Amino acid sequence: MQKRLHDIIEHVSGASNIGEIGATILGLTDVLDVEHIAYHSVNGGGEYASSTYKDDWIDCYLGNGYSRIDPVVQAGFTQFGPVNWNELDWSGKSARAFMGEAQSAGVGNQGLSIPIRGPRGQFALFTVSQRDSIEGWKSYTDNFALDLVMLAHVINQKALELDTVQGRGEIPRLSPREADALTLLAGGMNRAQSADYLRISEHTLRVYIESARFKLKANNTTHAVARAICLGMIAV
Amino acid sequence: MQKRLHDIIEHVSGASNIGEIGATILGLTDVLDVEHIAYHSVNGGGEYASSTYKDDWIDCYLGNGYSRIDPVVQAGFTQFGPVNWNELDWSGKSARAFMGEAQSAGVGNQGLSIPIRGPRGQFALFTVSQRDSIEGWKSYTDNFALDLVMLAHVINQKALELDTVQGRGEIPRLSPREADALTLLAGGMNRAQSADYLRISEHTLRVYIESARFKLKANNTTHAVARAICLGMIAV
DNA sequence: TACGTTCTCCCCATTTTGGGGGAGTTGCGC
DNA sequence: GCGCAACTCCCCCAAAATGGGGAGAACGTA
Repeated sequence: MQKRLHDIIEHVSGASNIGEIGATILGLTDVLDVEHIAYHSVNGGGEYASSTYKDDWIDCYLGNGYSRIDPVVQAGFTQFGPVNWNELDWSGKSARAFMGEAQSAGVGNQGLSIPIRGPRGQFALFTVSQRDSIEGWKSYTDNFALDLVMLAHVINQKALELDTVQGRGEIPRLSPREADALTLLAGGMNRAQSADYLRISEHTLRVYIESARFKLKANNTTHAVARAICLGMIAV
Repeated sequence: MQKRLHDIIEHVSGASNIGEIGATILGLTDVLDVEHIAYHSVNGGGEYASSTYKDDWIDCYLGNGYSRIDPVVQAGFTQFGPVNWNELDWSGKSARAFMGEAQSAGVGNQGLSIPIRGPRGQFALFTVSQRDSIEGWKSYTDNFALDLVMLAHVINQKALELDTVQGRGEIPRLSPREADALTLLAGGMNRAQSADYLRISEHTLRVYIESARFKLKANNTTHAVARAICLGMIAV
């Protein structure tokens, strides 16, 4: 697989639009020797998905907001490394029902989902799934987990690149003081405490908060802090 | 390098404490054929660093808060892929002064920094640097960028694993309504609007906000929203 | 040097949050 | 069936944040 993986990476890196990437992803089932592949990215309001699942299932999943109960998504959200489906807790009632529906829709019983995070709160899951035994799947994941991680990384890099090139630029830049102010507020201080901490008057602090709010097109402080965090402008 | 890379990955994966990883990282200069290596992770208050730089330089860097003006850090924060130092904008006065100091401290003039993001707002930079010509460095990065990405990924995964095993677990779980409330507030709505949107009374909404605040040990709404975002509990 | 951005200071009326306390229904797991 | 957690509703008042407007000094860049 090493050789073919390299070809795929070359191919993805050379893509010039998001559609090419999608097509490449869908064509990977042969190369990766799995039944299903899915790549799903959430990027501050924007969303992109491409998978070999049936449309029925996708509609059902989105329509019912299944990402809320999908243990795979939950796990991917909170862990760094790949999520092996059979290592998750499927004991909950809703989780079990969800898995049942997924099986009926043709989703494999075994799967590996790789969480990937980008700047500005971007989050993506690259998933391969298949009908397989626990042992068979274990040997597959043991062998290819690292390759899949790399592939997911490359795909996500290209997808982000094309996304930012095409779209919604205008990233505001906060001044140091503005960032300070939002950072302290995000840390739970109120205005008086923050001003005290920065050794400036509370009024001055307000000016920073207001200008930051303006730059971030935020309605209030909470909104500004949320956006600043998502845009990677302040470290909390 | 492929073979050796594999050995390193094995070695890192088998580490049982953070010190072993640090030692492994420092020992990588030979294998990766570079002068300096640094791994620096920020994880919600916690911080871990390990590098081959001189202590003087590290103290100077931290003491002066250089991460604020360091173009490498800035770039790493906002982009997904590796940051090649010589592709950055060094024209600013402070950036130029910073680079001058770094050079004097023995940091290489060429470098590649790989940003990595984990759950709960974790952010790390894995950097290799060296004194080299632009061409020489280009051929190095062209050849090994992907390997370095993978290595950074593996190191970070193990570091996070050991960190979470040893430390500060107790991850609160928000109820769906609590997450809804914080999500809307993070989106810029006030309590009245959010309650309206969720078709519940404003008072009910307050109950959710307060219980979320309690679970998150947050001082106020802004703090709760910031923490929820960093902990990956709400998607903004 | 001139321009722009950043940093710093201040009042007052209005809106939004926070604190405290109480209570009934529903749904899931054991 | 019991218990627990989540969901829903309500009042009053104190504290905090927001909006609107004005202005001078310091810094770095062009």
